Amino acid sequence: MPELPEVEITKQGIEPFLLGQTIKQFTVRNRKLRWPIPVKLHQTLQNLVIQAVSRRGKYILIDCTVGWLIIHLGMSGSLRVLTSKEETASKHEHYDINLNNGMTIRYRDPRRFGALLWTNKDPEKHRLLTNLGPEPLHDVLNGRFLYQVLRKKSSPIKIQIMNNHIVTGVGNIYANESLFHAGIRPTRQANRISQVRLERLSDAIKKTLKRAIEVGGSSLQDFYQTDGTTGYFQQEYKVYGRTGEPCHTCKTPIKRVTLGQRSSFYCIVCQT
DNA sequence: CTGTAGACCTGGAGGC
DNA sequence: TGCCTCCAGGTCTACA
Repeated sequence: MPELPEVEITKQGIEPFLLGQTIKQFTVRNRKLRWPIPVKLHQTLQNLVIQAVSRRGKYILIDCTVGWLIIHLGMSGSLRVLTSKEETASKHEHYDINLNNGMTIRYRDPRRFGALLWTNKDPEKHRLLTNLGPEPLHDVLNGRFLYQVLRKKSSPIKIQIMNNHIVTGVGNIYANESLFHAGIRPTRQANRISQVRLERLSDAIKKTLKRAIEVGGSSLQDFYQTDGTTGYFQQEYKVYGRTGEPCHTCKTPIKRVTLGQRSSFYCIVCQT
């Protein structure tokens, strides 16, 4: 589920319910996520006031005054808002954060690749966040930046833009879609692409991510008491998952290849 | 440093 | 129905 737009929409969806609230209770039903949820976290969080909610890459950061919760949704995680904690948790709903406004933030994650961590220090300094590349929606990501950072990278461009240390938050769907919009083959060696084309790529990344956030954001009113899935899924992809189907531009069947153990899709005519 | 494969998990889809 | 294989929106870690 979560690529950057989904994470941003989740962040926006939970933020208004969290700001200024005190954590009344934290309940764990299964602490075995990617890393175990700290055993004493329920004690740590007791009575803490939430000051801010932010996002860095695909991490959601919750400022709890004396420290931060770091949330990652992994492959299948989602957060939703309940009006009370009375609703029975299902098999894959692993933790609840109960607030003094009566609301509960509940985490669901069937595959348990997600994470919930606690840090006392600046979360940007946390080992998982400190080496992240720039935010894709910031001006730092542009053709010049990509050209510089990819100079010595001979592996495929798609692998590079999915590398969080190069640029953070570009997942498999948006890597494929952005490369289509930029007319670049996912297999092309990263250091063999001109700065002009990399400029097109950075523009395409920003455009596709922004569009997805807009589409998802338009159904934000449904976030409350839903599972957080939004209109973003319904958008039509140009190449992702369209193996053998005609390219929307030239009708050539979309090709599928595997790069870095991930499915990659492109048009052999429109992308060079 | 660079690049690649494996690891962590569950569930859905499709073939036989 | 049941069993098997493959696939899935992520990314850290180990190793060549």
